Amino acid sequence: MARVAGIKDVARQAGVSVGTVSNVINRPEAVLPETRARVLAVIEELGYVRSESARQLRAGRSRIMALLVLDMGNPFFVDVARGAERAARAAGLGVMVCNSGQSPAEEAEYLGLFAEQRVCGVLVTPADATGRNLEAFSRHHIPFVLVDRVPSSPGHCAVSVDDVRGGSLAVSHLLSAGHRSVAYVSGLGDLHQIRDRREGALSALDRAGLGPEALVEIPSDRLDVAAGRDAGARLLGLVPRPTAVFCANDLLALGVLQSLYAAGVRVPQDIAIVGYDDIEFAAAAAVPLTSVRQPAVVMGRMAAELLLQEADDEDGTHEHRSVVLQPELVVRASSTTPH
Amino acid sequence: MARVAGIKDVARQAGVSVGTVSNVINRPEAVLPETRARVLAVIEELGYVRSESARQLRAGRSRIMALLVLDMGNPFFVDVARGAERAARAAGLGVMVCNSGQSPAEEAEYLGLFAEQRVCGVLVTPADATGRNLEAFSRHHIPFVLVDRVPSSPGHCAVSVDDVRGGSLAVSHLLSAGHRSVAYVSGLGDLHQIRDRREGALSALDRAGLGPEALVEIPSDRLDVAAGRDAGARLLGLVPRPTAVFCANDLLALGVLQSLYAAGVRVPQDIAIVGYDDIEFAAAAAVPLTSVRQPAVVMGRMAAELLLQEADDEDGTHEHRSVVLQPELVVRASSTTPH
DNA sequence: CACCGGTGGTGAATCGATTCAAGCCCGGGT
DNA sequence: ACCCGGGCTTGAATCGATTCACCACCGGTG
Repeated sequence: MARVAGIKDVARQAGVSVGTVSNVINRPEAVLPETRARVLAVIEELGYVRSESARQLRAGRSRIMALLVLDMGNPFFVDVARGAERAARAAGLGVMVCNSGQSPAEEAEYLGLFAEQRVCGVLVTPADATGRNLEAFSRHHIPFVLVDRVPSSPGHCAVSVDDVRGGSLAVSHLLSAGHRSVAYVSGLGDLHQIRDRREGALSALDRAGLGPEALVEIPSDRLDVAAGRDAGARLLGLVPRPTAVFCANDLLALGVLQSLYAAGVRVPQDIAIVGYDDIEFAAAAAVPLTSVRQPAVVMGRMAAELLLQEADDEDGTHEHRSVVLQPELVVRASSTTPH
Repeated sequence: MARVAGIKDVARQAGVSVGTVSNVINRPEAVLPETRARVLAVIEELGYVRSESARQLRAGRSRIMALLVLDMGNPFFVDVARGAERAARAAGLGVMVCNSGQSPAEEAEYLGLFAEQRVCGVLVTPADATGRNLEAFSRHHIPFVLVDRVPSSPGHCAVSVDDVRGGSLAVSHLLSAGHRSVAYVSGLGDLHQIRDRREGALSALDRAGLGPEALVEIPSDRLDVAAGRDAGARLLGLVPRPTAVFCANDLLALGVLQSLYAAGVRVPQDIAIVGYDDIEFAAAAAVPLTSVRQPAVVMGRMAAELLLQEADDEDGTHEHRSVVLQPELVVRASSTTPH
């Protein structure tokens, strides 16, 4: 007994040709109702399921869209994925979600996998600031859209949030509360978002008449809660100690908050904190976290839609677009002096 | 110019047959070094990438493992995914992660997709308590492993955590702190985990000489932070008001905590809270959360390994196994009276 | 009656990689 | 001189669905 029924089995059993079975599935209106009913009955009986690989082979590409993010442990990216998945499924596509873990090597590996899979497109938040991975990937002629990143070259679409403005919003807010020295807890400098947020922070300082030395850098190699705890410990050791911290994302901010809390440092009285992303857990933190909100779901959705447009474009008339969304400051207890 | 180079193009360019090219890729040692070098050079030159769909078609199944969870917004499942992905990639497989959102209909749709994709196996946390979806799925002869669920029928492997014991741990802890009435915030009753945790809670009450009426049910249709906030509001309206809450997961607990906090109810003095899962954010909450820790990463890894064993099993000698892991209570401030 | 258009159905070619029986070449054994 | 075996390569068959040129049939028309 054949392990799994194929289209030929259905055709034989129903007394029609394979072409007709294919038509029943893909263009039902082109088949006489009674023939169609007979074929459908056999399909049901045999439990026939068409093989994606066979149709992919024929079509030349798969009906799967890849999403490569830095870290699914970050709820921000979960929201991006949600938005992308919704848009993709509306178009009948599946989404394959992968983590590069900020490692260019893993990113390269996954891009290779995507090329083998002949995915119909890739949504990617690059881990490799040099752009070499994507440069190499482009020879496969698979469309890709940058997520949360401005395009460095015009060869593709991108959806980003204005990170310079986000950094500026955060630091302006702290300055207007009277702080004159701000720590910046960030990842190592090769991520564009991190650099842009710093640039925004510096420009806010500049507008307030302060020089770059007013921004105290506390770099961290990862962007998660544990790294935030480390950063918090280092912050406590600084002399003089800044009175405010701006964190490159909420996970870091939660970690910093935890270690300050454990050391008996009061937030916001002793040190004010502002995070970035406004993940759901920011509001639920020990001290509700002031944060720069990013429209993550919208970003995922728009990225997927841009990708679909590019992928559907037969006649080469596609014009690459770069969408920039605006962030928004959400003020909570972690940065406002209780009155 | 052909849009993308195939094995035939490589063969022609290198002056060998397609079979040889295939050998260079899959059994390099069976090819003369100089031939191999020549072929590899052409592969590099043309940017050839083998087509996964073609090899899948031949092999009959793909090298992708599916993971279907209730909700990736829950960090618990992110950890499960991490564990599974690590094990899968070690075996050279990709993982496709999907959310059923606790909807049996979406679950069915995804299972259908997996069958079309001929995935090599499925890891699933069922959303459909009736088991009908998986029952229907089993006709495709694709192995699957239940995650976070005990097997109802012996036709498959499973990895679960002892939820009865988890519920018992949580409620015993509350009872030993002097509470005599405990609210149980849970999802609607069709999830097995939810039922088992309740059963454990009831058994703990029973051991303390209390009847089931001491457990006040606050059902909720979803299992996220927002649903927790709703549940918190309902909890506040209860007369008499329980002095302790056990939540079926940490997201609910965080939501409950938020709404109690907003209403000025002190935790743990007025109401004690115990959550479930011990996600990373539990420790970072407004009041650090007591929680029942589940070995999520281990569960994902073991599930993937069981699946690989079953999938690799040619000769039908595979024996289905059901692994049960033990949970652990992590006591924090949300349930301990400050002295 | 010959011709025409339209409808419903056929079956072979095709996609790209794998696999395997068969062939070739060369050195060594008899 | 002949045969054997092993190393290396070939080329055709195969997987399953799609696609398309082609055919059979039927009612209507000139």
